Amino acid sequence: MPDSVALDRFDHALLDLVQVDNQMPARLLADRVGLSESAVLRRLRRLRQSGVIAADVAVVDPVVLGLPLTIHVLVSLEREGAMELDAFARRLRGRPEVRRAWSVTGEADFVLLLQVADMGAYDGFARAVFHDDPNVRAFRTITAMRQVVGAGDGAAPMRRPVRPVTSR
Amino acid sequence: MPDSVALDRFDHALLDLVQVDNQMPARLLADRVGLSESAVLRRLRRLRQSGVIAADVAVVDPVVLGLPLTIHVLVSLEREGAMELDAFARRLRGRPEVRRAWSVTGEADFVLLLQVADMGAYDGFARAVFHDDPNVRAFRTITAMRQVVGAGDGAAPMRRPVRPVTSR
DNA sequence: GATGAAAGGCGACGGAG
DNA sequence: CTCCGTCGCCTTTCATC
Repeated sequence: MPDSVALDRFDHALLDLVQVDNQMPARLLADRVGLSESAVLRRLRRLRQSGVIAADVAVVDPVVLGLPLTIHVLVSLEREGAMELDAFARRLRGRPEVRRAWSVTGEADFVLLLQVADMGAYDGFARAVFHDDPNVRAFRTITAMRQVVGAGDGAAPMRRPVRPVTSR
Repeated sequence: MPDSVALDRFDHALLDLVQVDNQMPARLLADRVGLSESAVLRRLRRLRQSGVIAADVAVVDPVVLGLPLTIHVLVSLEREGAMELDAFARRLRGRPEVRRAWSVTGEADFVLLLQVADMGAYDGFARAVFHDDPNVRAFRTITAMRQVVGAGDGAAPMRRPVRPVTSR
């Protein structure tokens, strides 16, 4: 683990490619960025060990899993002490609907990004997390119609349209 | 491309694992879910071809790239016709600061998720995209202090803290 | 249809020059 | 950085239920 990392244009080129498809063979990456296969492998290894590449993940389409509704929520708490913020954050982490959440400054205390099956599911979530929590002063719901930048949950392009799924 | 996809508990278990690390050998996956290596490989193949797994990507830590600031913006437009919405969406797609953006209903027309180096960078972005666009009626900035659910850009855990990077 | 075991081939990794 | 050898993993095929 080096103390600091320096990225040149080759590293940036590799990062651009591997952020779209991290299963591409090193041979192809080498051709695209103008390096040898060995060099590509070594650089990727360094990028992963140094933490520049924080993880390698499969991106699952929420729509296919039956969670087509994307909802943003701005949550304001009554008391904004460190303990209360932590407690709320912990509760969020226990809810599978919450894909991401940030503690924020400004008009709200938290920004939530949810992925749910339908409005009924969101209603149940709101009751459990917002209404039943006396420390939640207010929340504002923003329903997404379509994602216009980025795709799915990662920054990678979708592969093809797929019909919803039946879980058995 | 099958007309519909059915997922059983093995598929869900595989998805859970591969969403955290898609480079795990099939041998390990097989041990964890209780299947043979062959079965695991075949199932993953189907999940990818059917689009349930939409992509396989490397997650790059924005902080290491020198973009530690996460900012949400609620944007309201003057005229909300389809043409105006599309035009604005197209401009967003041209800006590297915009990690994700949604067209939404409710108090705003767009929700933006930005990743920038500092407030100066955001100021430049705001001038170019908001102030210089006569169709932007208002925008509200929400600065994230810390992400409390999810990690980085993907849903995967960070690997280790790393010092910022110098680009050369 | 599904699974699990074995043979083959491609790609990643390490060392030498 | 390139070349080469080894090893590990994915692919394919097969028998089986």
